[in-house]
Amino acid sequence: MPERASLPETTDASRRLEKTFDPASFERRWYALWEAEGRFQPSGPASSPRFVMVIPPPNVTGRLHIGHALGRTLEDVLARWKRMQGYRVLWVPGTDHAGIATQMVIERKLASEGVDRRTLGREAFVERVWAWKREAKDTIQNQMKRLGCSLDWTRERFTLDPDLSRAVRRAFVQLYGEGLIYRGRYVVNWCPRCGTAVSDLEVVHKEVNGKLYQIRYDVSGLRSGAVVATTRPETMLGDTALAIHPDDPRTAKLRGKTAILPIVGRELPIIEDPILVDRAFGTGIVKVTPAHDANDFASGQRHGLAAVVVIGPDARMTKEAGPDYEGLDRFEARKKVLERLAAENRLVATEDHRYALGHCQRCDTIIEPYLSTQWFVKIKPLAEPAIRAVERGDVVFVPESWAKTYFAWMENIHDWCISRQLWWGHRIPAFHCDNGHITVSEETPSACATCGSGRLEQDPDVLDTWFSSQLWPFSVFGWPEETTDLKVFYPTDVLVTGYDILFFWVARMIMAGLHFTGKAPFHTVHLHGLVRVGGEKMSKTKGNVIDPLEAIDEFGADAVRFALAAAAATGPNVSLEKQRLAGSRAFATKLWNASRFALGQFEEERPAGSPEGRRLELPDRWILSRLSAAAGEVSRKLALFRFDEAAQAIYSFVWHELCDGYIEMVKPRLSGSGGQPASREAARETLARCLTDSLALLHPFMPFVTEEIWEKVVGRAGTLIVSGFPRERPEWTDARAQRSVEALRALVTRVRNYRGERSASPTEPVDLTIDRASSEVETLADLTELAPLLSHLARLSSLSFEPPPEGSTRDVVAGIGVGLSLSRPASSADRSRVAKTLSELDEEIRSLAVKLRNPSFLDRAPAAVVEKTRRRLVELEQRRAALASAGA
RNA sequence: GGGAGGUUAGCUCAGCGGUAGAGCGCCUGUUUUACACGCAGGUGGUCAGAGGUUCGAUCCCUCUACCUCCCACCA
Repeated sequence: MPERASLPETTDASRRLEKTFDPASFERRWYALWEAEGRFQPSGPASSPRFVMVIPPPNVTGRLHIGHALGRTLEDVLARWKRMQGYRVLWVPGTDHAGIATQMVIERKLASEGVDRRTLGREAFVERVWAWKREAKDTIQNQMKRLGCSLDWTRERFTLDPDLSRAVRRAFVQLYGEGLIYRGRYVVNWCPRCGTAVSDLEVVHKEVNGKLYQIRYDVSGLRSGAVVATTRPETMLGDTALAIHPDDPRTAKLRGKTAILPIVGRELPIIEDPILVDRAFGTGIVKVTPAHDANDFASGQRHGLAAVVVIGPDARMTKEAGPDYEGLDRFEARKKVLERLAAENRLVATEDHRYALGHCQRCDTIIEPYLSTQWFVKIKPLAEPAIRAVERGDVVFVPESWAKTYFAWMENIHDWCISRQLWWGHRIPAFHCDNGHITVSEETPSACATCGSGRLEQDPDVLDTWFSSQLWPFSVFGWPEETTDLKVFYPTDVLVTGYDILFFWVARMIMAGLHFTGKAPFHTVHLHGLVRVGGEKMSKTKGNVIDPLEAIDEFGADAVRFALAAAAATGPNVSLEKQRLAGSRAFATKLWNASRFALGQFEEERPAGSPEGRRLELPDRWILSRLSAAAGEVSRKLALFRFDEAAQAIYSFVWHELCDGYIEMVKPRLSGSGGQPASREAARETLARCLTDSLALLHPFMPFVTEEIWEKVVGRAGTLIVSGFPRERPEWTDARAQRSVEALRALVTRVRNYRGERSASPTEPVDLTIDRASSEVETLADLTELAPLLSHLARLSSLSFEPPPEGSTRDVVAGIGVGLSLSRPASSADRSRVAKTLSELDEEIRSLAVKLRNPSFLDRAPAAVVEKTRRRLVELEQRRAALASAGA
């Protein structure tokens, strides 16, 4: 820790703080200063440990929401905490091009201008997106700056930057060469509105109320025909078989026969497929539509069935569906097919059926299983090492329970469809020649690698956004080049993100990191919850959206950060309400006012904040002991990612111990009237130390206000960010001072609530006696020393150390027998309050006595517990006796 | 259909084998010269229900009820 006393003053700032706390008046100034002085860049000797994080790059779709603010706050708390501890901290900023999401935003914008992207053309459209991106990036950057994020802006990256695009091509080419990327015709998830394939993860399953239709197909030589069940009758136009289970006696008579597809008239073989057919479901007969159902497609492959595409990429029926249906929307076609079936008396039954239907994550359109040629990543070989890395503990999840979710997904992972029929994104580095060959290459080839043809066209598709995101922890450092940054800063340390992108991003980064660099991209993943307001998801329709910038304007960035950190418990929800923000602002105000008070004491001469070597009094020793404990607590909790508990620890130290306790105790000493100059100096030094250490402990959470106050207290502008982080100090730990001062505080509280019990005003004189015989020698000695302070805080009219006089209210407080009295007799109301306390005591005494009479308890409970129970019983009995003697 | 998590003070949430906690709210008092975004005191909980393990359970186990979320190709 730097020696504050020896620091030269670099500014001539006034030592006063404005009377009103106005965060807006200094926040931007401090950010600009930190940035100008390069505080966000890694610095310090190369030998110091480093701490590296990459930001989860926000989408350039618009602006950040409060959930981003949560994640970035937690990261910044870590970054600032580590930086103050002397780490070389690097936190890399950047944004994600977010292919499908951003393209949608621009399409919507164009639509509002009455323009379709197709009329604009690919090149012009992409240019429009770039223009949007530049604006969105600035907005996002500003938001993070307002929040105070100590990101190294000199290293800002974007997933479509040339070097990151290069990394994408390298990754693709390498995987292709390894046989881990393949191209093929399969049934994929297709969004008819977006006009692209999407991955399994981008399909959101929702329960819908639908119908299950039973349709009778004619079967040659079988009068009864075959009844099949389907939720999607329109797809029957593309049926190319019926399937039965080989072991199902109900359908055995269909074996080897041929069915006739209603409406169309096509002959359908009846196949036996134990994988496709579940004997327990429906009629045991399944219509097989290889072009419009992934399972049917697989079955079709097994049995060599044709795939007839009857629904096109726009979700309208194709020519194959027949002239009656061609051009109809899939749902209109369904209606029409049902009418026709009903007319032909083939619709055997229609029943309500609830089932899960896939919807597009982006636009909520019902996803269509669609047969098309796409690119895929063969994922199992990548998943296996990633599973092992977590099993081995090379990557740790916090909270650890997420590992289970991770394993469950990874162990059942399916190949990843990575091609998207979009315009915004990384073009797939595959080139088709006019002979139908494919050349995969990082650079645009001049000739086909197979036939040498010079007529090549690049594949029109782009890659799934997450294909580039998965490379982020190393592509930002220049991979595949072996850059210095890559060597120095990779692998990173901690990744902080919401659990909602565990599969989309975190799992894929682990896979990619291991595969391409041989190292896990980080050793710890902290998954935080999602922000809820009043237990509800934020949504514009509910009107409970908290916009981070608005919140910062209203409460100050520090309050927003503190509230977020304090709310970040371990659960899946982070509950945030306006009142919490207000509470955090109140805390910042409290700190501000306490600092104003302290600075008022420092006017003539700035204390060095070095209480060491002074003759410290009990309250000084108490608060330093508490300060040390708080410092230890904050670091311990941060190390566990318990931001809420760390925030709580510093909050309660500053507010309830430093402000409510210590400052009130030392006011008389500081005012000059109440003490010797040496005593005053001890108090000033202690107060200065508590204040500066509190500022430092709080800085990761509230960087702006702490820096603002620090400048006034310490006299150096903008240096708190790089000052030391307070440590636990065993030499300050003082159990005796803690015991004695806490006894003092308990006595003060007892006197105050005695006034309440007796309906006395806060100024009504109270006499307090402390029974010498009741107390430990040490505490008694300390209380004797603290007597003037006790009288002052409790506003006693007299304090004496003797047995309580007749007629006083007796009690035992912190093990000390006391007598309390007012100059007037107790009323009956007063007495009934005592009676209530007595009956509560009796209750507890009885239960403890029962416990202590139980031989099993005495036998089996640990001796310490038994002893503790005994002591507790004695205490209660003393207290009861004391109260009863007065109540009588 | 699998899996995970939850049910603790009026609200939002911590705690998790040995006397129930915080913030906010509420009540009472209070312009004590840092702060009314304050100070002081107080009210408020059969820790979802039922069993079990234990000397002892809010905390561990089982079941039940209700709620959340994730995963899933049952036509």
